[in-house]
Amino acid sequence: MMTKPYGKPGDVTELVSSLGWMDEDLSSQDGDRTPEIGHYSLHRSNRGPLEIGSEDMDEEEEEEEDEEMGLDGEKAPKRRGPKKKKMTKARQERFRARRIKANARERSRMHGLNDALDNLRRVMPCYSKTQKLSKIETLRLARNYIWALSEVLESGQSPESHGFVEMLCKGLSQPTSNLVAGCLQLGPTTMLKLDEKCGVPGAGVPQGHPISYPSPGLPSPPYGTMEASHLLHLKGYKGPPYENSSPNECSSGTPPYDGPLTPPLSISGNFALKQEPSPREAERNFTPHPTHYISSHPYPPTSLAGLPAPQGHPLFPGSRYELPLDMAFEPFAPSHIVTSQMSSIYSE
DNA sequence: TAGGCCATCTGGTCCT
DNA sequence: AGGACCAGATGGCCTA
Repeated sequence: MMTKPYGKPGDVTELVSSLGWMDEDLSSQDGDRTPEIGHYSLHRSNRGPLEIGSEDMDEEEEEEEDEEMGLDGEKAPKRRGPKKKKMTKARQERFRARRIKANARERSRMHGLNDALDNLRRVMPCYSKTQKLSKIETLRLARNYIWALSEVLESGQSPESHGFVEMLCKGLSQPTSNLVAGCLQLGPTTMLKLDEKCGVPGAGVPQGHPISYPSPGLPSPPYGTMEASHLLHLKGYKGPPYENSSPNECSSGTPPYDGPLTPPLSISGNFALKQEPSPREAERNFTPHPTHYISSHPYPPTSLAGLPAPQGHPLFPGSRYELPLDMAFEPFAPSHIVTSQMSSIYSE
């Protein structure tokens, strides 16, 4: 039987009210949300060595009793091993201070992670401040994007093709697929073709977005490890492994799409998106590199400096790229692939 | 109202 | 000892 290790919120509230340090903890928060917790440890006191909840006890006596007696008053076996260190007031305070510091670090760490995700969102083929991709969808789309671009480099497939869009949308939820499709502004022709693949409304097949992957209901596909080698070197590899989803499955419903978010398939345009500080960055007075996006960052990337400028890259025809400086242009495919591909382009 | 997503706290583990 | 990282748990917010 599964048992929850923690008490219910109601229990917590009661207990919190009896403890002073909770309020102190809450007031120490600096996040944009008001953390309402800090009291879980009350219910964890029987899980670990720390007895935070015993703060108000007459420490020594109470601890002895707890060890001797079970919760229901039965005699409990004496605990073996090293005797638990007593939680003196000083120890509790030290622990509390340490915990508060650790919480702050953890918050900051997660903020950093979120900032990185925001940066990732900005270089995705669809970026909207109003309709942000969820974390998981951002990662999925990023993976697909790398994959799709690699495919473009490898096979010369046009990024205008619906195959490219299909690759981008593989494994994404339907709303995200719709978002991507909207961003790429699929024309009616493309949509029709995709409709044929996924089923035309009224044709006795599920109606849905043409490029919806995977199935409705969306248990997330298993995203196991998929190494670049799988992507790029396995001949005949036709996409990431979606064990539980069929690429032909379509789902129904069309989430709202709030207008074009990025230029239609304008990869270079996407690069050129001005990078504004995320709300959190702004909040924390985070200042991105002053030239986060330099106005005319020349192609080629630094790793290819010295090579003659290309006359129209198949992927980025005639563009000058504006890259965030913190995106060391290790482009979107593993560098060795891109480098070799690009070298051949440059040498042409 | 259920479910998805998120931020936060927390304790454990590993590393320096 | 202390920091980084991680996963579990929880509650809030939002949307279908």
